[in-house]
Amino acid sequence: MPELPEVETVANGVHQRVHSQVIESVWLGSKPEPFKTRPAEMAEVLTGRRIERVYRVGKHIVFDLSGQGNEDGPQWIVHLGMTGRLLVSADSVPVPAHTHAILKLASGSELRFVDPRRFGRLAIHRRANNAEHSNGFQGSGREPLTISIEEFTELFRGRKTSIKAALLNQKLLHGVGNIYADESLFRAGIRPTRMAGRLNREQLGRLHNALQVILKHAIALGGSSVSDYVDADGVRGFFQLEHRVYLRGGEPCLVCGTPIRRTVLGGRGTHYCPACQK
DNA sequence: AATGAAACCTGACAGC
DNA sequence: TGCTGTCAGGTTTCAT
Repeated sequence: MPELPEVETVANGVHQRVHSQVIESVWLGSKPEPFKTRPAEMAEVLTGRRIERVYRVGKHIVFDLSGQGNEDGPQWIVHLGMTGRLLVSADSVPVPAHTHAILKLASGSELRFVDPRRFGRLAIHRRANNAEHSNGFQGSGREPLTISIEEFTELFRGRKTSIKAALLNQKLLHGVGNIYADESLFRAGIRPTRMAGRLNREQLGRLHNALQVILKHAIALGGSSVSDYVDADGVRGFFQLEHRVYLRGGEPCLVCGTPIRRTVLGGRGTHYCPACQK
């Protein structure tokens, strides 16, 4: 479900609810494991740590955990995949189906990872021992909210793939997914099929601006709830009401009335206005 | 190195 | 009612 604005919303909500709390015990379930770190090791590392801070890196949610002695603490990394949720609930609230992890907190509440489709992933990240600079979990690509227009332009130089596929490539920009790729290309007036390396400076400037404006607007509205996305409190976002093309194939363009077209690009449903996007 | 298609899963919904 | 086909916020893997 989640792209940058949804992950940001969840991370902020979870931070407010669980920071400074101690993990008393850990339950990890399910057979085909959503765990990149072995369950026994993950439970061992998590138990007894204090959660210092929760934040977003790309589409990952990062938990900074307390260290022991003079060692820097490890990090717990959560990726929600398509349908993952992180919920903070009183232990009296029934555990939903497809719950794969439960962290019992000293306050009595529980942090639960729920994921029907099981595309989500959990992992422990250990900091390098004697690196001098930042050695915490790094994303795979550049951060779309803060990247400069020069660096943004440089990312696409020489790329022969479509601009849509390039926007979804997490090694270039991390955090952009299918909704915000389609919506930002519409706002920039660029057809998703255009070869990334052939876009000129002015077009990339429009795309850079559109992407940042849309991501910030979506964060302000709590993200997009297309089917079942909810934040840490179980509350839906509102940005789906602002979608101009995403999932609107066949419906009239809100600007010019031309039917929105749906195709497949980079293996993903892709929506655009054939009149507004050149 | 880069690109694209397939695979990984379950659930919701439309159409018959 | 129930079956079938399609689609869904993502990433990894494998073959070009």
